[in-house]
Amino acid sequence: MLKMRLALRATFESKAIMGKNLGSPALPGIDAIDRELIAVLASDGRIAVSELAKRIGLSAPSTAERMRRLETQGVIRGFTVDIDPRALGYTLQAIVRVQPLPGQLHLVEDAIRRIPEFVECDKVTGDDCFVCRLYLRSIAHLDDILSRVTERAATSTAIVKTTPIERRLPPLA
Amino acid sequence: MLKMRLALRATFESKAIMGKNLGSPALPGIDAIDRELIAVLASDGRIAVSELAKRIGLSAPSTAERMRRLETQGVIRGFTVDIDPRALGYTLQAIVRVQPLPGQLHLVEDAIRRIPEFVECDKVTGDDCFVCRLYLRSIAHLDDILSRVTERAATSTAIVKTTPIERRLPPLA
DNA sequence: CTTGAAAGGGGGCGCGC
DNA sequence: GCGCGCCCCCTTTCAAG
Repeated sequence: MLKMRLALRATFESKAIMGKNLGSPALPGIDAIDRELIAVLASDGRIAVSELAKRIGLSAPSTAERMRRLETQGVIRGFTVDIDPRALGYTLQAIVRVQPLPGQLHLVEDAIRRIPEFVECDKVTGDDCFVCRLYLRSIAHLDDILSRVTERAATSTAIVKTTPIERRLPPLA
Repeated sequence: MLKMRLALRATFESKAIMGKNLGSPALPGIDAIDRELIAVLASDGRIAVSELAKRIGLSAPSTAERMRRLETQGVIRGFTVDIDPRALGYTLQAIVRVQPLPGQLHLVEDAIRRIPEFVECDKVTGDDCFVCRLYLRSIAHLDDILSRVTERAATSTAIVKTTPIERRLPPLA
């Protein structure tokens, strides 16, 4: 078993050497076992440590210590539940790009933060200063929420029809 | 304790009646206690059932049964871990809007699904058919990934500078 | 990193209320 | 919906290799 682990680790590291160099492969201190651990936790965040240990081929104490280390390092920021927004009455999702009017940037950002229907917001380069995701109950609800920012910003709204990719982990290699 | 619960529930329900009617408030079968339970699990997805029970003022068996019911109903879709992408070497995030060329829509969607750096993707109304989030190691990496879709689609890219709102729950009321 | 043992706590189940 | 008792498993900590 020990041999298998070492072989697997070697495989992972050698992959990082292959291909184009497109930037730092991963933070030092995150090894192949850590990445396996993260992948398992991503698919089942409530898995028991003992079960997790079996999946990644380690003992339970070592697994628990790795989890603690990843949490204190800030690699693991927390654990959460994935909720279907429709179950909460949010039958509509919109992606809204927000361009604050001159001098209104900070006020717009504060307003967005305070409106809980904005469930995601990134400040980006380019003309569209903010790109946001909204959870909404209806078109009327969308109109109501947007009216709170249109005094200070131009918005352009796209209604979500389907979601081909739900938030997922990037490659861990 | 029972009285307190009932009072709290009354508070929640009355809130739903106030204000404009902007659509269905929530799926039937999701009550105020369920919403509290969801809020706690959202902030700590690995909390012990016994501890969760204390927080929402129920007994452990009742709490466990609610969790099971919410999972089988599909309200709770799963549990996961929140990982800092920088810890995995992804020091760059981009929001990319993708407009497939005529006749290329399905091929573009398939291509996006297969590229794991696309960690989020929504198909939306309007000219920008897809709005996607990418995790990247460098600008060179961004260029490399985008070159895989630019044969079949026009793209417009915005680099994420900051994230004012990390994915959060909408109002549960 | 491993195994093994011991102590404490939590989870699941079934009961009666 | 609650509380109780039961049993098992899990977690944690320690030792020693």
